Amino acid sequence: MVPNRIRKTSSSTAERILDAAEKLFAEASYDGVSIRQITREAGVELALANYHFGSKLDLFRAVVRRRAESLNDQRMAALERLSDRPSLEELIEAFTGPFLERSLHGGPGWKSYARLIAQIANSPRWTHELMSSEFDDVANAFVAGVRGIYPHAADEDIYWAFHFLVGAMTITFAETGRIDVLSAGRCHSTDLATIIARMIPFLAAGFRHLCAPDDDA
Amino acid sequence: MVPNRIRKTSSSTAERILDAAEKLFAEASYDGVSIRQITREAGVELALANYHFGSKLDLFRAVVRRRAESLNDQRMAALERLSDRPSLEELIEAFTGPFLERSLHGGPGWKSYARLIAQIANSPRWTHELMSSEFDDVANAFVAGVRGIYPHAADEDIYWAFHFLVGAMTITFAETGRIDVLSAGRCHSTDLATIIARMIPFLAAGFRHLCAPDDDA
DNA sequence: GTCTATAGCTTGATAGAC
DNA sequence: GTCTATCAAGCTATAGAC
Repeated sequence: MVPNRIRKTSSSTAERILDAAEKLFAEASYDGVSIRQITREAGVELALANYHFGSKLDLFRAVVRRRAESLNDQRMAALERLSDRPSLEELIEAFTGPFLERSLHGGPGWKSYARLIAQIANSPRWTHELMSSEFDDVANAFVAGVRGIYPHAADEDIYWAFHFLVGAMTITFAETGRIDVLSAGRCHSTDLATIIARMIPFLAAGFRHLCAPDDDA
Repeated sequence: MVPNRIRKTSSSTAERILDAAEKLFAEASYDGVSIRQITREAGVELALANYHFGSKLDLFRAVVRRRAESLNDQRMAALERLSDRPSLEELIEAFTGPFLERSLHGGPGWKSYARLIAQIANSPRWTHELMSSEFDDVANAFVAGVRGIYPHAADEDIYWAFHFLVGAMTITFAETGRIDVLSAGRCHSTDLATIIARMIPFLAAGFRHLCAPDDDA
């Protein structure tokens, strides 16, 4: 006889709502999706969204927060696992790799999540409420890592280099397909693995040029 | 006696609607703004939005297209004005400078426009319809310039480097204020001039590392 | 925890007078 | 070109039966 908590064959109602909300919010952002669409996509009744999550805004917050903790735990662990004197490439890899890994192999939920984060990272409306509150701890750990490599770099140079990294990373996770069109099909937005293989050296070179007084290190 | 066309003291109704729509769309994106909010902000009657621009979607397209032509004309001219053998820095400056210049000194309309472009560039929903159709010509001219500097670089390397550039540029124009918080007030998202002074060398170093087989050029 | 029913409001769009 | 008035549809949120 199976125990109680795995008697259900599919996921719980709350998880079904989160999954549907995540998918639809990633496609059309907060105001482009109604609770009706979400519950229809989830196959549950309209009232259940409010019962489980309260207001629409609270549901949106819940979607963002659901995956943030486990993702950031892994990123923090990767940053802490680095050697005393890591290379810039290792540092950037630790910061961006776990996100990539999940977008690539974590299933459609993680892919939607990455797209959603890409949009809120470029929207003043959500940056303070959701980006900063959920992702600034890892960001500070990364900045501290850069500081460890370049003890004499100016604060501003490190922060702005980090800002460019976030821009390159988020537009990559957005998978807009623009480069596919621009390159006449030679590049593919969904081919994250080969993109990151170029992104890390590209960004490392930028950090080096901005944060290292000479071109050593 | 003044001629007819400058008899009006303020801008036309259509322009007032475009200005209001641009400002509000930049703050809350397409679905976060109603036609009622736009016409209220513009100080005109609700029905006039539909009279002048048709559907809400057509108004949104009109907002994006209004400034695209003059902006891209200037960017194309800057790219064509370059010498036979421009540096990467000159090339990136020609591509990004006119946008920066208008966001900095073109008035609040251009600032809103830059924020709006930043959001649609990271949204799969609008990329094909609005980004590609309006901005791919300049993008192709820039890519051709990089090709001129690195004749033997792989297509993919150039396109992905360009993709990272667009990500860094758009998140900069978004002015989300995240780095302000992260740096505890040492950096300011609105200080575009000093950001670009760092962005161009940062990106040039990335292009060099990715597109130049050795580290010369 | 789930369902039905509905209140109360806002939305995009238009018809018709001026 | 502008204004008033309005329609049909969709929206969030909740109350109350089961």
